Amino acid sequence: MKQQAVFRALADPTRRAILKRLQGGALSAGDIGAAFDITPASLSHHFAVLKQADLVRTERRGQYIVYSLNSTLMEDVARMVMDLFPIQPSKGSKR
Amino acid sequence: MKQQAVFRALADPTRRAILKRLQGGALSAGDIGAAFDITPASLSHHFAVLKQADLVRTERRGQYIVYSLNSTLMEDVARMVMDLFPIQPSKGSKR
DNA sequence: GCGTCATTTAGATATTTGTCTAAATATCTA
DNA sequence: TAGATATTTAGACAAATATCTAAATGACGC
Repeated sequence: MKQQAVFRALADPTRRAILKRLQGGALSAGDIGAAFDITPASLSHHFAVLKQADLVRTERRGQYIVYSLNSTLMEDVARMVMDLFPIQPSKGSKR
Repeated sequence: MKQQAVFRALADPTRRAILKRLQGGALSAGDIGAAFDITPASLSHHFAVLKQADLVRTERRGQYIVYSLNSTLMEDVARMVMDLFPIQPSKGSKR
């Protein structure tokens, strides 16, 4: 588990916005990029960082490349963050 | 709430290690630094970043400056992270 | 196959960041 | 008050990062 890759990926505001944008469901690179004032090349760079952290998954769908959140990593991310603080998770907090 | 400051602060491995080190309780700058192969000046820089994110609190105790985790921010941090993912917190998960 | 659209890769550049050394500030003790 | 210890500040520098333009790759429809 690349803890460093995850934290680094989350450090950039554009990347966090991308993640939020994907909450509604999978989107093509272009659809995601439409919301940002940034070139496709820069976007692609951010995608690469998110992918390296395994936060998103990709799938080519014809001409498009579709991004989606890697939900299976969420618990791990949550745990990593929690782990930085001296909280004991309450017994009822499984999800 | 300086979301950007928090995520940026967490992005560095040394700073995350500092937070972990503080889980056991408050420590002076020197005591924290003993675990790292880094100059006091660099340490101080990291403290500044953590303080700016409001993740740690300081208190001068005589000659020393004592750092401690800002526990009241923890929930907020957790929420910020959770907020990036489409999870609904389960009802039992208050802490 | 060609032109077009969507995305990535390569290479350049400016900014940010982590680190250092040296100097400044603050506090203690003799 | 002088010297020692703890920490921060200032300034410099190298490495990492975010961005851009231009070119490459892949897939579609004619």
